Amino acid sequence: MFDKTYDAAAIEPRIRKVWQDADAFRAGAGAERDAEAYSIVIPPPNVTGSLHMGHALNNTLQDVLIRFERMRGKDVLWQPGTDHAGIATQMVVERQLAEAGEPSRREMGREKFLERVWAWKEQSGGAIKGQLDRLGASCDWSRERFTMDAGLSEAVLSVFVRLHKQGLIYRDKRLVNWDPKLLTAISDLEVEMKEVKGELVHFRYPLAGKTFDPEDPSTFVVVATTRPETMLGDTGVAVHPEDERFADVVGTKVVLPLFGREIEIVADPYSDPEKGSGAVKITPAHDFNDFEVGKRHKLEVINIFDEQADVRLAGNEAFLAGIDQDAVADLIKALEGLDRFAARKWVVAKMEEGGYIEKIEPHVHQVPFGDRGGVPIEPFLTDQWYVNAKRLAGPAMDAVRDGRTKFVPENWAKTYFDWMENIQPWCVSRQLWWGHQIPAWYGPDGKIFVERSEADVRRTADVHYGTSVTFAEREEALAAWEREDDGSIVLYRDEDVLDTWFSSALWPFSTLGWPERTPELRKYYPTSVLSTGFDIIFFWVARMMMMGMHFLNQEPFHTVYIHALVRDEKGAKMSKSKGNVVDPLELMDEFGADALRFTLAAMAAQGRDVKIAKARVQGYRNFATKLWNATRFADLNECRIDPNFDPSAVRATLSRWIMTEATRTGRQVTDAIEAYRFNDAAAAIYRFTWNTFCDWYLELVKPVLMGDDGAAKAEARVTTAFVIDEILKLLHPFMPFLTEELWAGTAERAGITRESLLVHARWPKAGFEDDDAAGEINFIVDLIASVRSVRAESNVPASVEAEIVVVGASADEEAWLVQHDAAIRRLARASAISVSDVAPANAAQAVVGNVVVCLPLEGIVDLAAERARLAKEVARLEKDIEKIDSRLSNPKFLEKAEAEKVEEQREKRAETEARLDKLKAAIGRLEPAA
RNA sequence: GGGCGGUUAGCUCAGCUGGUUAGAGCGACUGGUUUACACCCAGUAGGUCGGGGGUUCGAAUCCCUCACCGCCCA
Repeated sequence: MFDKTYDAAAIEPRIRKVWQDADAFRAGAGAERDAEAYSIVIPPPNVTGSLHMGHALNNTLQDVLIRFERMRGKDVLWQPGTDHAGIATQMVVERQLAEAGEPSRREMGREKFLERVWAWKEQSGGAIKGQLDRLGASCDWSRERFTMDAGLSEAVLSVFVRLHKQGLIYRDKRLVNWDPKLLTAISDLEVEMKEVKGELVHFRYPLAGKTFDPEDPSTFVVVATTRPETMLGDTGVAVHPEDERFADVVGTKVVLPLFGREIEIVADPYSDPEKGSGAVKITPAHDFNDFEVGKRHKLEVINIFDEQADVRLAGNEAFLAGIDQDAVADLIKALEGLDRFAARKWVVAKMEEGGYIEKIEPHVHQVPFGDRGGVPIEPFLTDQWYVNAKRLAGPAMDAVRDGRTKFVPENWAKTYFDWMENIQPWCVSRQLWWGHQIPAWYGPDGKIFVERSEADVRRTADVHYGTSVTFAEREEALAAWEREDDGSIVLYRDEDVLDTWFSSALWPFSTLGWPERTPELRKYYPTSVLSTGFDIIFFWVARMMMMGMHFLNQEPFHTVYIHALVRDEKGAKMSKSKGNVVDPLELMDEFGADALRFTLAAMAAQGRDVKIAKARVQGYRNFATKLWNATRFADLNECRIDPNFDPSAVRATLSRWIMTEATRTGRQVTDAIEAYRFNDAAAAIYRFTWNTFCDWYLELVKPVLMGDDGAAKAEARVTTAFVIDEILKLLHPFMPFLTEELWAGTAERAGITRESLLVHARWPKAGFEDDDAAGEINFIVDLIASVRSVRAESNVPASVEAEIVVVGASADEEAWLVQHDAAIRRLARASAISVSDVAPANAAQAVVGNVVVCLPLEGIVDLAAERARLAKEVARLEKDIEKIDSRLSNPKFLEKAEAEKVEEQREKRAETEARLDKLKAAIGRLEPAA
């Protein structure tokens, strides 16, 4: 027996266990023999992360695809796993250490610290898996991977070494985006530009050889800056080559106030004559643009900061060169160790004192922030490892250009190309400990060995040095080099790790066992679809494309489905700081996983953001209950599945109609999922289940089920059970728990054993269809709907059972009325239904197709309301006819429109006119208004 | 500054390649306890499809333009 309501909280865990015990999600489970492969790799969530709405959406859609294809008999793999999220995870553990008052990362050392991170990973790493499980994600958990697994780490080593040998990975000294809080380089993509209210400070730089006079502009050049403190590292002033105002001074020098360095005025097009004074200070060590200008003019590079972006001038050779050291002793004393912002204040104050500031304007500008550390990044000159992304991008772009990989929606391809065409070298080294340590070893002569292991390094290094090398930690090795111990050569390994996205880029093949040639790799690569958010196209999709093309010479997926961004009810991006985060776990608690999934799928229209509203989730929870109750009702009426049911043998029109509708719905759902139109698929199954099956079919079939025609009853029962089965299948990808439960429940009640769980049941194939059945049922449905509407609008009390007189019925229609007499009486609240040639007087009337339905309720029906209602419809129809006539009387329309469109209009006019005539006659039959 | 997207019922959204009476859910209003379901049933109201211009026999749909909103990139 079915309980009175569907209890998601109780049933979901049970179903989850059923799937688990059946090993239902294992790669290839439930597939047909020699089935085509269908695979998706999950976008790996952070190992210590927890499920947010974006995950919920993305994984619901993937699960819909996966369950759909699995039911279609394909050999399906949904490959799950997590990534190690280098910076984020390391930060979490460091914060924990700080909060617990334990030794810091550096105090405890690399090995100890990594033990702690692994411990944290073990402890919290399962959370997201459990949450995906909760959502019903049918991943093959037996194949779960982690980016720092042995196998995947092997892939990383292999890729790094091979790219290095191919010259596509190299070490370079360039300005990088440096995070002074996390003390690591980050890639361009990890930098977030934020609008900041700051100041534009206009400095006066005195011209060399002139006596500075704040009142005399000919004695100085004005430069504007948002970063006054960097003047300590200025090595030039740039003006535009065609800017005549500065033609005289190009090639001469200015003297930096406060410490007296002389720097040259150079002509460079970087300087924008429209902006500020037209002259711009150049600090090559602390600005990307300035660095380029400096290179062009061979300007010095003076770094004034340490890695924490605190001022370091004492002992700073580059800074001290060329200036009077005694004169700056006080300056150094005052500034040494100040952070960027304190130094800025100090410099501005001192410059002000000397009259070197022309003005200070409030200024809103874009400042680069590290997306993890949350502090402004500092361009910093360091040695880092780079991937030559430009070379790898070529084949990756070709794959999309040639259509071997398609973006859905396709306009995202443009975003992909825009970025790929302007791609910059990818900085892959990170000054972190948590991640894949870079397989590079340094020797005392500056030689760098890039190999997969110490053993491999030893082989080449021994030859290189002509002696047997040893390995040590960096400090030790450096000390050994210092000592210049004779004969023994000590190497140390690069301490840095790789960007997490480096390992993620290998995900579509590293998870399948690459670099081994595994059967899984052969079968499931290239994967079918990659589903992700647009914000990750650069970070991940593009890089997977590059690596996949380079190492397997085959694009990693045929389709990239870009889903929408999930926003809150008001359309704001969810963020913890705004406090508008909607927690999918809470929604699942309240409404069930199925309801959440259905909501997300129903709202996932392409090219739009998803705004999640609780009322929607609640509505779809109600939908789940609706189906539950419909099934329960069928059960109460002994509708039992018959495994030998033959749809083509069904005789009753009602049965033929509902099965036709089921077939059509199946086709709609199938087409929609194939086209990634999840909202359309969800809407189709929703509409069929609720509006067609529950509201009409079940109501119409009730008299049959409760009647005493045994044969008809038997057929209605088995048909009803069959259609419910079809609904369960079509709905399963969206609401897997509820449907699996009902699949089992209905089988049990029928005393049959299912061939398989629903998760492995075969997707409905195009089946029974009968166009003629629709005509009959639609007539009955229209008739009932009209009677209901007339009754309500004419203020017929609900308790009154009205007689129905149908005027102008054809022989067929008359037969239909008899056939469905019980249903009509029930649903239209009629006492009797008769057919007549003459309409009764003063009846409420409605036009249904070719017939007029009359409710002779003299004394009960409100004639005035009745007249008004009919008049309103007359007016509407007259307007329609007017519109059609204006088309049909337009010679251009007749001439240019397709013949069938014209014919369509003619038919419509005839229909409308016939209806109008009947309505007018109906009004005529009412007593004239008093 | 460059690019992308949005603006349709009170709210949240559909409406694909131009011809529909412009739809759904929620909300509102009216009525309902008829033997699955009040997480329900029946019915009703509510839209100059952001403004303007154009293409077309015909535009919510295609083009231009303006306004506002959002995102990405400089």
